[in-house]
Order: sequence, then C-alpha cells, then structure tokens
Amino acid sequence: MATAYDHRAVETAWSARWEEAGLFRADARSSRPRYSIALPPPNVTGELHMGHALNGTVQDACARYRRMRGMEVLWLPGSDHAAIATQNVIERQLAAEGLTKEQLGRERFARRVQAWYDTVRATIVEQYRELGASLDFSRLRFTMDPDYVRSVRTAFCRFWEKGWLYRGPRIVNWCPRDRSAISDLEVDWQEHQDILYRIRYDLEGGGSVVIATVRPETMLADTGVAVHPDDPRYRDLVGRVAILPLVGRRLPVVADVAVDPSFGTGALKVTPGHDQTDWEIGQRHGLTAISALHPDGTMDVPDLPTYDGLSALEARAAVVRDLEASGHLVGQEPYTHQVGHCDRCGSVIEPLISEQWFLRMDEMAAMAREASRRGEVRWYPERYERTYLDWLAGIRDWCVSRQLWLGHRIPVYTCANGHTFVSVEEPQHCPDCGNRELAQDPDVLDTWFSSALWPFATLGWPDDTDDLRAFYPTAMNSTAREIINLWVSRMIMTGLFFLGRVPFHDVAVHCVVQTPEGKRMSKSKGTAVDPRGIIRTHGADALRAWSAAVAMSSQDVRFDESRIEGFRRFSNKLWNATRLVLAGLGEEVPSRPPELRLADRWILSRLQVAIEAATAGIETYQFQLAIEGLYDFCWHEFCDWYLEAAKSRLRAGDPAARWVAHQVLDVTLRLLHPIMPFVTEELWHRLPGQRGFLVHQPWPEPEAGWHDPEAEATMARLRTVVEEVRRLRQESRASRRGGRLCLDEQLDPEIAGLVAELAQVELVDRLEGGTALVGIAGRVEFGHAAAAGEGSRRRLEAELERTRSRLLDPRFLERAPAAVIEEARRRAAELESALARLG
RNA sequence: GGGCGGCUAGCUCAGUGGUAAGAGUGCCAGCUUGACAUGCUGGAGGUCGCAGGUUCGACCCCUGCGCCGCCCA
Repeated sequence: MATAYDHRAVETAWSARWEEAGLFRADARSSRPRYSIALPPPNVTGELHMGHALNGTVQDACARYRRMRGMEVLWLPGSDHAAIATQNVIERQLAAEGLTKEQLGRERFARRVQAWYDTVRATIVEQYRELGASLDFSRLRFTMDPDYVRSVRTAFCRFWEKGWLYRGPRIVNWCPRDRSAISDLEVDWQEHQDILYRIRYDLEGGGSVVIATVRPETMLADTGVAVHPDDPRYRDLVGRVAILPLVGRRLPVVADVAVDPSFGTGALKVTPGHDQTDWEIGQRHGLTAISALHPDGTMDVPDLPTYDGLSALEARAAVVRDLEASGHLVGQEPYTHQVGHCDRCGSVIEPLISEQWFLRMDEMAAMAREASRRGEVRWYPERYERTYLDWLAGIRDWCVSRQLWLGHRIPVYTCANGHTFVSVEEPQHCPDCGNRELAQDPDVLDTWFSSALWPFATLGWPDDTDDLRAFYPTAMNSTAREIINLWVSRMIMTGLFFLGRVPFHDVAVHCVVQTPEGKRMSKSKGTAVDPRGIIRTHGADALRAWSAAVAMSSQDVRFDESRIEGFRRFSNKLWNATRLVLAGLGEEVPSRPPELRLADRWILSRLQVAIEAATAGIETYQFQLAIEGLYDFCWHEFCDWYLEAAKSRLRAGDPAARWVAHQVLDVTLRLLHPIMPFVTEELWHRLPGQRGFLVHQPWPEPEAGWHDPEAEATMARLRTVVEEVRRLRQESRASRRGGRLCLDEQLDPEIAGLVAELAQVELVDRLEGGTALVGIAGRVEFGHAAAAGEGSRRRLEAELERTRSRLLDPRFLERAPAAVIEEARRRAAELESALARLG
C-alpha cells in the first residue's frame, strides 16, 4: 500500500465496479423488507450544485444503511423538466443562434428540449456516480417521458371527473417576460424604493377625495373608489361618484373592510383588473374589471392613444406628468415596499386578470392535514410540520395552467360543436357528437403538478405494476425547506388522493449551503461552488462526510472548505491505520483469543458506544452524531491510543491485538460506509478473507458483553498520567524520549508498562536528586535541570477553591442529588492530595 | 404584520440542567517516532449576543430585548 491515500483512483474504480455489478438495481419481487426513496428530481437546466450533493448524501446514507440492514432498496433517480426555467435556457440558446421559438414551432421546440435533456441527463447521471450515489440508474425517469405524460394526463382527468378543475377569470401573477401566469409560491418579493403619489379625484356634485398609490398608471383601469365603512372622514362619500382624472370614467365610492384607513389617505382607488385585493373588492361591490395591460406588459388602452403601447414605467411617467399638468397630483413622497418578481427570470410581476385553470384544494388539504395528525408523516426536525400545516390551513385553489411551450399540454379538448372534454389518450373524435375537428387547450400544466406525482408516477402509476406494489409508499423524502409547500405538501396530497396512502413516512429537511460570506449561492452571480471541483480536490467521501456533519444540524450553513479538507485527511488517516493493522496481520482472519488485555477491552467497549451513536444518528436523521462520533472514535481513540498501545504487540504477532485490531477496523469500516462509501469499500477489501461488497455486509450490532466501564476508567487514568508526563517533558524542553518516572501510586504492572511505553520513560521505584519534576501522578526526571511551569498548580488551586465553596453551601448539600455531592467531595479530596504532593 | 431559526475559540460549526464547554481549520512551540508531515506531541485562545427570572446549580429551561437570516402574509 502507498503511504498516502489517493481518492481519485479509488473512487473512479469503485464507481465502475458497483455499476458493473448491478449492485443498486432493485428487485421488486424480492422477499426482503422494502425500502425506497424517490430522488427529488433535479431540473434539467444544467449541472448539479451543492444542495444536490448534500441531499444526495443524506439519501444515499439512508439507502446504504438499509441495504446493510438486509432490506431491498430502491433509490430511484430522474429529472424534472422545470418548464419555465428550462424554457428560458432553451430560448437563450436559440437567441444565440439568432432564432426564436416561434420560428421553430412547437413540435421542433419540443424535440429541441428532448435533445437538451439527453445531454443534461448524461451529466447528471455522471455527477451522481461521482458522488457515490447508489441510485438504480436502470429506472431513470424524466417528467416528460411518455409513461410519465400518461400519469400526468390521468391525474388531470381524475381531478376533472371529481369536479375539482375549473376555469375562470382571476387575478394571477403574470410574468410579462415569460408571458405566463406563475403561482404565488413562485413570486420572489424584493424591497423597492418607489414614490407614493397622492392624487385628487373630483366628485360629481362638488368636492373631492384624495387617494394614494405607487402605481398611478393602473388608474387607467380604475372602476371604483373604496373607503373603510367605519372611517368617519369619508362616511359621507359612500354612494357618491368620483370622476377619474385623465379618463373621465365615473367611479362609484364604496365601503369595504379591506381598506386600511391608516394607509395613505385612507381612500383606495379600486383597480380590479390589476390588483388582488381590488379584484376581491370589485367582486363584492359589482365593479367591472378592466385590463389595461397586454400580456407583454405594455399598456392596452386603445381609447387613450397617449398611453397605449407604452411600457408600464413609461406610462407611469406620462400619467404623473399629465396629472401634474391638470392639477390632480397633490403630493408625492418616497416609499419603500415589497414588489413581486418572477423567481425564474426576475421580471416584475404584474397582477393581471386572465382565464386560468384552477384545482380545488380544500378536500385534499384536509386529507393531508389529517394524515399528519395521525402521525403518518413525521418531520425531521419536527418544527417543519408547522410550516406544512399552516400552509394547508390557509390554502387557496391552485392555478395549474401556464402559458408556456414547454410542459404537459392540458388534456382538455373542444370539438367544433363546442363540446368540451378531457382524455388521457390523444382523442380522435368528440365523445359527445363524434366530431373529428378537435382543438386542445393551448396551456400547459404547472411543473409542480407533474412533480407532485413523482413518488408514484415513477413507479408506473396508474398501472398496477410490481414496482408500485413493492415500493410505494416510499420511506423518506429529503429536501430543503423552501420547497416544503411547493412540492412536499403537494406530493402528500396527491399520494393520499390517488393511492390512499402518504407517499413517504419521513420528511427530512436539510440545511441550505450558503457562500462563505453567508449569502445565497447563485450560479448567475458566480458564487456557487461546483461539487465536482470539491470532489476532485478532496474526494467524494470528504464532501459527503462534511455534508453529513452539517445537513441536519442547523437550517443554514456556510460553505467551509477547511472542514472538507479535514475529512480528506480523515480518509488518509483511515488508510494508514489500515496499513498499520494489515502489516501486523497474516493472510488469515484472526481468530478470537482466549484473553484480552486492558487496551483491548477498552477499545472494544468504546466501539460499542460508536456503534450505538452511528446507528441512532442515521435512524433519527442526525447524521452529525454518526459522522462526528465515528471520526472521534477512529482518530482519537482507535488511532491515538489503541493502536499506539497495541503497536508493539501487533508487530510481535500477539493474537489478542491482531484479533481486536482487525475486529475494530472491520466494524468501523462498516459503520462509516453509508457516509463514506469509497474509502471504506477500498480498505475493507484489503482486509483478509473478504468476499462481496461492503454494502451487502451486515450492519454491526452492539454487544452488551463488550461494555467495560472498569477498562474505560482505568484507561482514562492511564491517559491522564501519560499526558502529564508529556506536558512536563515539553515544559522542561527535554528530548522527545528518555527520562525516569517514579509513580506515587502502585499501578498494575500491565498499566505501568503501557505508561512507560506511551510516555517514553523508564519506570523506577525511587527517584532522588534535585532535578526531578513533580506532577500529580508522581515525580519525573529528564536528566537535566529545568523549570517546570506553575500552570498546573494554579489550575488545580482554582478548581479546588470552586469545589470547596460549593461544598460549603448548605443549600447545595441539602438539595443536590447525593451522587453529585459525593462526586464533588471525591474531586476535592483528589485535588487536595495532588496539591499536597506538589508541595 | 405573523411564524421559524441562528448568535459558543480568529474562522466554520458541534454540544450538555451537575461546576474541567468540544471538533475541524488557523495560530505558537517542539518532533525526518518502524502507519500516516494529508502526520505526531505539547500549548495559547471562550464574560457560550444582552438584560432579567426559575433552580442548590443555567451556555442549556422561561420572559424581554438586540442583531443576522429564512418562511408566510
């Protein structure tokens, strides 16, 4: 074995061997207990980022752990067409070629998307392989696959039959750049510095009312004025009629509780065509809704040629100018408020009235809440259940239509005779009248509509497939919190509705990786870290170990390469520990010796603790407990103390040391495998007598008989003595080895021998002369005069002082548990005698 | 406006109602040690955001406040 671990060669080789062996191909007919996960499908917009790597680590650790537990595991990969995002990518590519999607036409555009997907898919698969993800690539899915399209159309038709789909005019979030509606959840709110204008609307029959607005251009579509019914300032106005400046339209003044009397002047211009609240007010008071915008965001006011065709911002300037000229503008002041942006393209969202498809959500939301109450879905960390329940409680019908070219066409058809119907398959004629002249709805479905079916559509639903029977419901879903409502909640709703069972039992919400400065990583700003670069320099295992250490511990984490590097060194440490053990081992697997020494019993006892921590950590999605426990055990217990203590015995072929070293290494590699699959697989195969792959080896069980509190206590004492001698040696600037130690207490010869070996001193019964240094364990002499520091004495004195004062407090003696008091007494006595020996 | 999270070593983060608060990295000093310089040994470095409270005892539990961030409206 080389003296240093080279992750590159090892990781590439094992990826290929696992794949060749078909190790991760799930068997739906297996008799083992099933465990399945549907990988949250990455968008086909490009390469994977740190979030995918982190999420992949979480899921892979779960998947590998369950394989070692003897379960039949399916971890199903795939990707999502992400309509708006991908359409933007493709349109940019077309633009670079001087083309538009209109020139291409819908069919060729769709083929172009498929070609793009084929390219991206290869990259995504390759990246997950590099990460070591044990995905079943034979089941790779895409949300635009023909089978998946059928699932989506089936789902739509079933909702239709249920009567839950309807089409109607609504104010939607309109993205003028994408020329599509987007859902509330896709709106990104940002703070804007704008101007709040005060505008005077004259009243018929004299008088006037002043309204306030940040969007004066929308007044062209005003159809009313509203005030709060309890507002004494305006009580007399209700029922009168205002005249819209610049336009002359007559606006009824209405009273509505939605008006906030404290905002602006307390009088609201009502524009039902361009504001959600205004729309609702308009509905209540029978005000007409006028649309003054084209889908591209330009003004649509043919009767007002001054403004027609201008952009919203141009129109705002023009309206303000004209209001000023006509004397209707009575004030303006700076104003900061939240403005909605399209989270895909960044354009300012225009609330716009349009005809959209909506899906009724009330019944499904009730089912989803109920499932959570019954404990069918458990959240890790628990607090996220509230995020989910709160959203369900306030749920609104879901706008599922999008005006895009990319996506699932809505399977609603209208025949030449005006009959409307839905169809899973491409229909040939109208079921009502047989007419063959059919027109399909031009809209596509929201991408999340298809993603909501992911856990079962990927398994073949609506067909009753082996996969669906074997692997639904899945076991867990892990995601970032930002898509709990967007995706997780909707999967739960559709799973319950279509299959009557939740799609997964556990939801693990992992942290979000930020830049080292604590900002959101962004590809466009160049602040994103490419996981492939990290894998190349530090190894997938190191990236995974770090991911496991941070994934579930907090809600955000700053990217920190130094910690990843620490785990790279850990791989190297494992490599070298294995080298040392192997050098002491023969070709055969060591057999269990009749007797064990202190260090042997100690490390086996510590190993039980490590097994328990690793198991509990993975079972409860607290991966940090697993990886940190194992790191500490391997490095600071096994390597630093056990191997150092057992080295000479190992070299001499001692059967106990051989057996224990082999045992501990074998178990440790198994425990680490779910998180660090490559280095563990490589090292495990170098152990004597191994067959098969590590992922199919049984997960270690703790053995109660190996717990040994006495060995742990003795070893702790031994470590204290050794560290004391080392400290004194360093303080006196003595050479690295040599010197004589006379212990105050009689130690067991075996322990004393270990002290001598680890502290590099000779043990003597008597020590005379003026050059000896005094420690709490005894006296040590390094062969020359030197000054020992006073540091340890001061530490001891300070602690003794604190402990004594506690013991002098009657309320402490009265109320504290006996064991705590006893421990304090013991400690005080210990400190006193140590200080006495120091003189 | 409502909700949630964070504030612990220079930096990135763990952590527990019991009085000796840890890791990685960085820093200082010393080591070509028969696995490893991707290492070994020793060390420095913390009023655990602030103010109250509960408790024999609080970094931990409670209340309020501050700052940073996220979600929802």
